[in-house]
Amino acid sequence: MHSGQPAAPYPATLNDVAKVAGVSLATASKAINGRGDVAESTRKRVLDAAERLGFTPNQLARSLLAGRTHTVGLLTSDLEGRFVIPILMGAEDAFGAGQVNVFLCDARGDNIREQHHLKALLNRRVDGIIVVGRQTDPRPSLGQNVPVPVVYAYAPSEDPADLSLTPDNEAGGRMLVEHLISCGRTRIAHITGDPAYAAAQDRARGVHDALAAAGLELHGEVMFSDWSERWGRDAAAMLLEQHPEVDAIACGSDQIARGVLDTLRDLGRQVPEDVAVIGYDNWEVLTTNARPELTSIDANLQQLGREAARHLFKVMGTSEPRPAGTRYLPVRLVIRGSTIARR
Amino acid sequence: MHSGQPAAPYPATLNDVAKVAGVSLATASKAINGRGDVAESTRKRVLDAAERLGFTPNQLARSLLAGRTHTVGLLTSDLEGRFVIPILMGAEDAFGAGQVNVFLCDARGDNIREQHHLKALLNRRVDGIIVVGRQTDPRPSLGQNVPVPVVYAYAPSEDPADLSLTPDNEAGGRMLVEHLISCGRTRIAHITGDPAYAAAQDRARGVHDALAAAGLELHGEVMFSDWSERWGRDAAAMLLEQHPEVDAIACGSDQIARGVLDTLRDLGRQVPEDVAVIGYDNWEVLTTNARPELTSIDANLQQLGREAARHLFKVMGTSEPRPAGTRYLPVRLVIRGSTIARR
DNA sequence: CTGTTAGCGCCTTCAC
DNA sequence: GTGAAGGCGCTAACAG
Repeated sequence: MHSGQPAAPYPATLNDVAKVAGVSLATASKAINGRGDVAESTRKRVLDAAERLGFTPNQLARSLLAGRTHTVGLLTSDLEGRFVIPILMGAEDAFGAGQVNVFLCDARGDNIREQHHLKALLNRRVDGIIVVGRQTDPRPSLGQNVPVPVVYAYAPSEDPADLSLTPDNEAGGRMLVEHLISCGRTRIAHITGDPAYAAAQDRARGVHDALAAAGLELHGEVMFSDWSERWGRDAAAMLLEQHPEVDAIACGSDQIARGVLDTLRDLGRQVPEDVAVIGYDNWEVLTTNARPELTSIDANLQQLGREAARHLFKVMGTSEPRPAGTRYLPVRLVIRGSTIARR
Repeated sequence: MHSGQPAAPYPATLNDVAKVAGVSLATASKAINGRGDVAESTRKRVLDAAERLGFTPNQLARSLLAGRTHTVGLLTSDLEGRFVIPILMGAEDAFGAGQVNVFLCDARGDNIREQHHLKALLNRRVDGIIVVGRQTDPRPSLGQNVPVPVVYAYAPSEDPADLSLTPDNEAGGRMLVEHLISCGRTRIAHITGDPAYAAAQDRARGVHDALAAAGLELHGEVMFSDWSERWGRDAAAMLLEQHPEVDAIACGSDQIARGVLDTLRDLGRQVPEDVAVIGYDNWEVLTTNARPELTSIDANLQQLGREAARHLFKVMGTSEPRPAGTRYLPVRLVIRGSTIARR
């Protein structure tokens, strides 16, 4: 099946508008952009003509002239990663409000492809770039001679001369324990994911610090393996065998926490009465469907994306010195039934 | 903390290169683009100069001249939707290979915002647009006087003059049942999501058709409610009370299936021995961590995104009549332990 | 108030 | 083989 006609061509140019309105190009431009002094009557004539011809200014031409495109590149290492999407949303949202459009580039974890995309973005004269990584481990910098400002989101740059925004995982780890303590728990264990991830290490450090601050000790060692539900199930079984006394389990992710909940249920332990469980990431699909619903830490990723966009927006086009260094953004506790029983 | 210097300026123009190489602008252009007849010696001189100056052609200028930007818009109704992301990935991937860059626009379900973004994309002179919806229900067309080709992905356009690509949910529904039958099951029930979704209705129709074709009948009515794990748990409990004889449950989503699995486990029914369970969407986080792992239907969304990109690519810039109508893309069965016991 | 002129950076005829 | 000139669509000085 075929539709008869190919789409209409792109609409008229400013020249056409000027001719129809019977004025010069420059006057038409001024009239449309509300600039300069133009008689009200001629302005109306121009606007009418533009309306009639369906005129829309060609941004390419504008950008070429102005040297600014109101365009940014979003260079991600991996779109699959669950953490990238909210950041993307936040950034797109913040930019959209400022009439800035976003080029999306997915390097899929490949360095060559990243370089390739970077070049393409620069050839298109983007005004700035956000680099979004999939882990919080520091990543190589794009370098200091990129001709536009760059902000690193989630995965910070290894180079302190760059500006990076990343969630404060250590604070998140502390928050896990502080909340459990405030729920009256004292015999706390920690099951988390892949020890090769900075996120796992940082959260574990936070857990230790908060325990130490309260004069407590972790029950058992930190249990590292991977970020899966399956590991959560297995780890919980091992833990309860060796440390049946635990009254709270701080998990490194919501997936792990889901597995932990399953095992506790299998073993007949009541949550939260016998054992409180807390997850991390606040992945709603997992947390709100768990039995009971899962308390968790939210990294405010959408907010992080928005912040990154705002920072970029502020320095784009200016030549002032740019802020540098890694900023650790606050995370947030979301309390549900797995730590505090519903009445 | 501040980094000392603002980034380097954008690199040299072709003019600079020409000057350094001691040739005219035109010659430099030819040399760099491998066009026209240029002496080997001068070509080398030009390329050296370009290299030295870090010259990269300004795509804006090129696009302005050529009337084509090698740029497309990806207009999504909702980035949160889990189905949009794989499509996005597929499209970005396919375009990336063709040197086309993607503008990402999220209308967040708002019509006004969609119009706004559409206008912005056209002002930037994109060569084409992909509209990605979050449900398979038909959506309003952007209209026939958009000056560039448009392809609708996932959510088809209401207007048959548009080209739409959407997964074949009816075939998916049939596939659910056919697989269960091939596993020797005959007493089949169907628990699915929100009846307001075309996806729920289409899959249910497929389920009915396949049962009828095999001379079987559904056990109980189709159970509609919402797409949650919680509903899966509740529905399964109701179902087993009224129809304890069922030996297979076809679910409308993986979330629902997860809930069903939970209830079966609570009631002491063995999966797949007593009751086989099959999900829909093949959301790996859910399917591969289920106990047992969940058989499911995969809609090949990444492939769908790639197809959409390819179609657009083919007609972009040409004026030939464009294909129209809604195409239903094949889905795929992924077998795991919830329908066939592991040996 | 309005129109003319000069580009933004690049590519493509056309003469030489 | 090379260069000069025109123009893609628009805006920012300037004159008139």
